[in-house]
Amino acid sequence: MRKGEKRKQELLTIAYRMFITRGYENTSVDDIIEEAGIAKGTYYYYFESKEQTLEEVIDMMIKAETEAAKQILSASIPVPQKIAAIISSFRPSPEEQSIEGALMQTENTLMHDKTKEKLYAAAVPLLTEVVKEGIKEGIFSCNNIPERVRMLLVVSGDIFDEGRFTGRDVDVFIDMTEKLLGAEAGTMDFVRGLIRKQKRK
Amino acid sequence: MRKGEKRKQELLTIAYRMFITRGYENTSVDDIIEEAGIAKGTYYYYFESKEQTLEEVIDMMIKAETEAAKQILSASIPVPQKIAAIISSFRPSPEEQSIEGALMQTENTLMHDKTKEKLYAAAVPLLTEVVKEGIKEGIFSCNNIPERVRMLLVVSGDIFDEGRFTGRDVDVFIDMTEKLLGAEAGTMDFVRGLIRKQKRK
DNA sequence: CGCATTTTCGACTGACGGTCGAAAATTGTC
DNA sequence: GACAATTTTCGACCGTCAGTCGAAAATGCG
Repeated sequence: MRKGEKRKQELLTIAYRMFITRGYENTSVDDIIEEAGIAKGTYYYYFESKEQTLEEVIDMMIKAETEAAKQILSASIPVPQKIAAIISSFRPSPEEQSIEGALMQTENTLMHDKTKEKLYAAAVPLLTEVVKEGIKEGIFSCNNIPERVRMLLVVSGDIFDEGRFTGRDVDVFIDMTEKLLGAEAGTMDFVRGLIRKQKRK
Repeated sequence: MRKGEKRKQELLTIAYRMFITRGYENTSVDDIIEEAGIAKGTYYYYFESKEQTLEEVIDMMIKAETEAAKQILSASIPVPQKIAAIISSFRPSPEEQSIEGALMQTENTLMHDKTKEKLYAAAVPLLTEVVKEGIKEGIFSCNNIPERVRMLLVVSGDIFDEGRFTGRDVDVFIDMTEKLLGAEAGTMDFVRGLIRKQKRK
């Protein structure tokens, strides 16, 4: 029983690493079991299917990201910075972007898609809380917060994932964020700086 | 040569129908050739791969949708209505939603994803033109139009595709559209009516 | 008709996700 | 320590699927 849990963790770790470096579609179950040094049957003793493995890998990732985001939530930094930090804590980390970004785009759609809904489910409540905080402070003013926050996440996903974006995209995103949340123009300007920093890396 | 083109069209039509009713992943090349009554080799005489077939099927769809959208562009209706109509002309038609929407969500990710970029490429220029028209008329006021228009499409895709949305989503979407384009509050209110009509069907 | 080109055929391949019955290791019990 | 029950591991095997290939049939052309 103890041993079983360890094995499963080991398999999840291997699968995680392979999925994000080579992509889900490009990783075969045979690849995973070879790396782990086990037989096919053992793998299927722990997982119902390859897809279920993906599901658990994603849950793992989201859980870690949510952990990080919760830290930010309770940190003592200005609300607008919290928003930016939480959103970016749910973005794929550099290692998760894989070596060949272009390859991933087509070959890893399923992983992306499955990640999205789970990410929204985790991130929307946290961001909603922050926005409420901002409303209490008087820097935001809006209703239907979860819906607004989700739209922010959807757009930021489109823009920032896979690196594809221009300065104009950032400008519009900032503008949109301010207006969606009912903030004063300029409230989110600092984001521009964050992004340049991120790109340098 | 003539015959070849006809065959290819026939295969594309069959593939299109099967992809949207059963999903891309759930349609095997064998399914397609059986339906068409041809041999495997014949199929691969016309297509490099199954994925290339998907690509061409999507191009077909987008082309038809673009055609419809262009009609709207040159129609004599108010600019806000044009925007709504063009966006909705690029939405998956009822038949394209397949019988079992839930199934599609997981099983048809690749098709969805490939459609997205092509859809943006086709729709953004058209919508940009309409927004410019609106600016000339003085009902809109904004810069970076293509970026703004893309965000509108991204959000509307998240909200309206697959049916998942509430009245609050629509409210926020309307609010966001007006603010993104710099329109007066209420300019887009009529959208609420359109959606109810759509839902009834 | 004879020759070249286009189109069609279907057996075959290799990869892959998944199954299964049985062996090996582990654990608990007296 | 013996022994049975349970957990874990094994790997041969299966069905499906995308894609290949060489050869045959159909078509076009002088």
